[in-house]
Amino acid sequence: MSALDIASEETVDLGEMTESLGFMLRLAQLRLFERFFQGFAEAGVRPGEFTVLWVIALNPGVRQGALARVLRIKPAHMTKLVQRLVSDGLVRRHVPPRDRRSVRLELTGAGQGYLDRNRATFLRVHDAEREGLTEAEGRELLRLLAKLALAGGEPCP
Amino acid sequence: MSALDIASEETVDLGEMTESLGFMLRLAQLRLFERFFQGFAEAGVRPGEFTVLWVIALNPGVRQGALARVLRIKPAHMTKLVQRLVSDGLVRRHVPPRDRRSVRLELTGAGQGYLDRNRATFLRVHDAEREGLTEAEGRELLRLLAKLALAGGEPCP
DNA sequence: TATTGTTATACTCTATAACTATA
DNA sequence: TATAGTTATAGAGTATAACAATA
Repeated sequence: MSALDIASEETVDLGEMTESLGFMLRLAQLRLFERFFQGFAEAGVRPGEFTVLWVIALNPGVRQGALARVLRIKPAHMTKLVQRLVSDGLVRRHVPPRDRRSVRLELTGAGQGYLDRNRATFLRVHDAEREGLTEAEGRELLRLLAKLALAGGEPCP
Repeated sequence: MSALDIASEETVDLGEMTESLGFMLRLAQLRLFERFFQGFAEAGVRPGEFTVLWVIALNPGVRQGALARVLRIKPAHMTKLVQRLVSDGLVRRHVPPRDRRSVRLELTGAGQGYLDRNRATFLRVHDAEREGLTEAEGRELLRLLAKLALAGGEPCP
């Protein structure tokens, strides 16, 4: 089989699919995940987990439901995610007497230490995400994604 | 509890997370999935399945492995995905005598009919994806996503 | 009655390794 | 030996409904 045959066989026409935002968004996300895991491989943490730790650190005592809503994580999933972080000793749950249905979250000392140790990694990944784009392009991409994500109002009011 | 209390409790600071391409990409993708499922709810098909049907239609006789590579779907997952499409009667598998290890795919009559019936839906979703963006912004977003997805060479050469 | 979070279930997508059959 | 695809298994993420506790 000649190289030409191989090339013609392996060339796949995607047609208008290359103009599908959904499709291209998926390809871009797969690429970013590769870069995330390169950076966080040694830290043993997933994107969702790191984001949750980050936001709890910025909002100590945040209500679990509010966290789920703003991060677009389903409550049932958030329960399991938080359980994992609690059993890892990174997060502490607190039920306030004022409303004993709710659960408030804060970092433990270990969680704060973990975040401090990995803050530099996060910022490095932050830069690596933009690999192949100019700084202006990175800013514009971010602006367009935000506009798209927030268009037509919040999905979870 | 006053409205002020509620507001201050429910307002969550995301900090630099809003400048994370990975995070904003996820939010944008969730939004696009909502729109996809609004459009395709009645067709009973998933994004991955529709993309595979679309690309097989454009490349009749495409090798299953080549399809998996270009769509960034793992071979093990592609096997199951194709099995589903075959059992739905939309896709036909063909093992060529020249290389009996490989599997080539093409649409059945039903698959072609399905695609024809839903082509308009796809193009409608295509437009809905861009809701909230101007036409120029849609084009620019697509360009930046492609640049990001393809930067640093193909991940699966 | 409504809200907060939990449990249980199921399905998709992903990841990995071991396996077959062919080359 | 290498390649194409399959099977099996595991885990993350998502979706849904039913549920308990509380308001």
